[in-house]
Amino acid sequence: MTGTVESPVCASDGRIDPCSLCSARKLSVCGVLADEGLRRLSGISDHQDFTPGEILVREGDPATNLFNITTGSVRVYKLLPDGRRQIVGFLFPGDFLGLATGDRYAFSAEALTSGSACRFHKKVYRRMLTELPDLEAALLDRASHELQAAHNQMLLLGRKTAVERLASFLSDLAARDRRAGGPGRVIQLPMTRAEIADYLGLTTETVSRVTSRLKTRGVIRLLSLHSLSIEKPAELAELAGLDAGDGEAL
Amino acid sequence: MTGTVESPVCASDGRIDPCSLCSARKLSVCGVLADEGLRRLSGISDHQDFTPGEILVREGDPATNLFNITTGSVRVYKLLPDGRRQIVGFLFPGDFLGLATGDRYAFSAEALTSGSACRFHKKVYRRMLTELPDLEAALLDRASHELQAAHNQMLLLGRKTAVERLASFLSDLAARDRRAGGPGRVIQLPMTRAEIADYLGLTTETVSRVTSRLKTRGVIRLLSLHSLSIEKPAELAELAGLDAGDGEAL
DNA sequence: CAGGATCGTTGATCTGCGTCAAGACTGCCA
DNA sequence: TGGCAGTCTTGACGCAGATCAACGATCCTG
Repeated sequence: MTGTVESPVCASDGRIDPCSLCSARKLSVCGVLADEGLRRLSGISDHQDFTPGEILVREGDPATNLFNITTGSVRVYKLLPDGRRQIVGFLFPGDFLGLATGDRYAFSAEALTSGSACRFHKKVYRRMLTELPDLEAALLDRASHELQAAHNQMLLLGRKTAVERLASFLSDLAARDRRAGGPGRVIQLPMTRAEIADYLGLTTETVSRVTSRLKTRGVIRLLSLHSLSIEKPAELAELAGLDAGDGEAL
Repeated sequence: MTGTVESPVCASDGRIDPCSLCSARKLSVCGVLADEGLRRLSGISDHQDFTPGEILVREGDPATNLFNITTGSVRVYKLLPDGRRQIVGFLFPGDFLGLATGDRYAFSAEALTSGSACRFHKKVYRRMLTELPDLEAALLDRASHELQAAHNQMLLLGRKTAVERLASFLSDLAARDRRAGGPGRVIQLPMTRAEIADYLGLTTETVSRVTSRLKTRGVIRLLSLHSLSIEKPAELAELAGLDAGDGEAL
């Protein structure tokens, strides 16, 4: 799941381009670049390792960096003054962090697990974009898909019941696993119940109760606290409340 | 609010470029284009007028068109099989419709008021993008801001109370009016209570009750069913639950 | 300008999920 | 290997907002 950790150093010199070894490349926007572009991109990138809980981005700080997650996972969230938290997304290898920024970050990002990322200076990256139109196009594509995912999440948060929310979440994780080449049967949950709750607009207790209910119904089977197997994918999809063209648009 | 309706015909021939007369141009992505680019863009565009309730886009249909709203307003929404609806956004002059699409539309769009739009064939538009890098960059910018708005809406739907939701909504409309050059005091509500409810993840009854409460508190004053004046902007902002860098990032 | 349809408001009641509370499990460090 | 802190589960209860219901306001259309 964490992939072959090939230490994608992304340094600028040396004959061997580190990006060419990066296990996240084919999942990431960089995937569209040929050798030349890749070399130029790695020339302006920095490598950053992170450990669980480490803060990559803090809401309100000047938005100086952009990241490409190469290994591990990250939570992206927004806070209300009184501490209520909404997780707007979980990031996995190949995901881009920093798309939706003005001058300051409008969200925080913290490492969920240990992992690593390619870090870019925003200004330099933007300048590079004008020189690599393929990359810009890929980024626009990525942004469009994220926007679509955000719309789905609005539907979930605004109109779905607790069971539908959790079923949708698990189905999405399964779909993601399938897209990454896995079987989409066994799901890893690197996040805590509280984080799932803050992503789905629920409380830990409700997430726990609904999980139990799905388990009792035989729809899922818990392998450990942080991994489960989907026993009845069709029933799960049914519970998620799709039908209306909600499937996996590219 | 509906602006000077200058019938921005966007036809391809004739010496006068219709886009140069378009009242929505400076609010739209087209705004970044100089004469030459604007002429090329208008060459591939079509004009479409619409009347209230008219469907511009239907969820699940092949995604063939893109739109630029020039006058009037539009609701964009997703449905669950049983009819529950989540409105993911309201569009006004200058807004772009069709960013988040795969092969098929993942949302429906219906006219709220009468108005008009520039319509593009998606394939042709995408090809044009590669030739107009400024436009592509502007579109990426637009997508980023929409994504940010979507994140704010997730926070609203997942974690805010009914009062906070309505206060946020009204504050947003005021901010939009200010951005469009208005005073941001008097708000037009071209949508029904049911639509506000479906946008905020509430019911009509709750929207109505909360509106009454805000009115009683003297925070707002209803001018008519579809326009109101914000009497205490600061208190409204307070109720909306900002503080944490939620302000108007460009 | 009459009348029906739609939309909005307000009240009474219900309920899904939140809140509070108490154990049980897991994993980490000594 | 044992103990403790954090995480998870389960139960009892409460409440914000949904649902159900009735009525008033507004807007078309002829």
